[in-house]
Amino acid sequence: MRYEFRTPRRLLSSLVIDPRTLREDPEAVRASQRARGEDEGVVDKLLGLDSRRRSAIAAADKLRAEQKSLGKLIPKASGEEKAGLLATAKDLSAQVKTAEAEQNESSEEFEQLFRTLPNLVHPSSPIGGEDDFSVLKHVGEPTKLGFTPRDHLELMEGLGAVDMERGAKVSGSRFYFLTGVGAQLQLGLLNMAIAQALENGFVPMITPSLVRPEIMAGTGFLGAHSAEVYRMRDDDMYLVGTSEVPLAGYHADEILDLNDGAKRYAGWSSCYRREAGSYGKDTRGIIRVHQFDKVEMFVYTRPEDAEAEHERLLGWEEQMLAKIEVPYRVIDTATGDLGTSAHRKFDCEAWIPTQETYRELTSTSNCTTFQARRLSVRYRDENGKPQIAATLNGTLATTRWIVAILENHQLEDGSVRVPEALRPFVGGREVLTPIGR
RNA sequence: GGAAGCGUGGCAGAGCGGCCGAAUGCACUCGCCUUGAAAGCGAGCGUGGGGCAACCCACCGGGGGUUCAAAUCCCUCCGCUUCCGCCA
Repeated sequence: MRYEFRTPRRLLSSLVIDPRTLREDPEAVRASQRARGEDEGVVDKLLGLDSRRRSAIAAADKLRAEQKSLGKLIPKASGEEKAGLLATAKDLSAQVKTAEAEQNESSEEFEQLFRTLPNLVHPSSPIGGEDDFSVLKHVGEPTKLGFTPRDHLELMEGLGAVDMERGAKVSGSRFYFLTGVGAQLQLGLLNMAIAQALENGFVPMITPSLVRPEIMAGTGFLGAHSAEVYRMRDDDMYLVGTSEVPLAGYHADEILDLNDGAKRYAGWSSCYRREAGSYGKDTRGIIRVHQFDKVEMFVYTRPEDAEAEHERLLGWEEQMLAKIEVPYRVIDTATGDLGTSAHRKFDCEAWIPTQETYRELTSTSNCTTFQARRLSVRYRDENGKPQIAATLNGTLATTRWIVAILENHQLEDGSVRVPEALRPFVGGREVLTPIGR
């Protein structure tokens, strides 16, 4: 199949499904906007634009129908009759042109504003900002080391696992080289994630890191957080911040067969983030960097199954966290801290001894139909009718996990015990010891 | 980077200004036939939007243009294929 994704018209028509819920239940959209701390005035504005758009389409349809039936008469007519018909047809043609211009303009205006609308929030999501999350549970007790812990950077440097200076020399701040056992640790961790994903029925994928603008926009990353994204100006492409993006685009503009259950993918990719606006935050080590690697779970499913799938994704993340034996808590992210595309989001945060706090290791979002609608991903229901699918994603492992592993399993002499489950993936090593010893 | 060609429904593949939302084959669904199946026969079978409905409108890679009228002609962008060059 020849495939060209750039199909604004189709995208537009797929968007038209959501306006229906907007019309039928504007109050729900207003409430969600309020919960997110977003402008709820857009709802009325959208309704106005929508009705203008709809009447413009109706008017154009009517004129086009007239034009069509008149056009059928022309080849049969002759002489004076034909001349007359041609004259009317010409006049009608001009009218159609005007009507179509109005249709396009009003549709575009509507679509543009509509695209800025974030996903509806889940009714149980706690209302508020970044700090207003609710803690769903704690697993394990904060690690008690009995000596003054070294932070992950100190540990890594001791182990010869990282080279920050040369990272900065080659690429600038927030770049690094994983060296020796650091590289080994990362590969082992990600391989362990892939192994688990395979066990759980996921299809492993290695995805493109550069994507087209439509794909980036379709996943919701060009909205409020577009400053976070690297853009290739000369080629009009974007570096992805997660394989969620190419995996969401993977089935763009397709009608999926979900009769045998959800489609589950585990994407392995490097992730790129500008970290604009985080100056001075987490400047030490590899907690917040411009490039890291990640294995991400991504699921296409029916909207009615999405919430249950979200729980499953959280379960798989916890299964993975158990393997590295670190204490963590699970939080339900507050409405103001959800991404544009998320309906609900759970984060797992691991205890970091030197920071004496929990830091995010995984994040799973239920995007419901938000991304699928923008990317036109559908499935057939029992009646064979295409419906918009739901998408979800969740982290299985990232470079940052190394921080939690090292800090929680460090020994007094700066060596680090390797969690048992990870050992087969790092050449059977049980303890990592500082170099030069 | 240069040259040529191509892009039509789930797939294959006709159509190359009006009778085309689009022949035909395969696949698929339903029915008949059969002890069952295959074969055969009959019917159906793209997507989006509007309407209670009959039905109407849009879509032949995207966008624009010519024309009363475009899958069909022109421009442009994207993608694919082949050849040459270049780099691995």
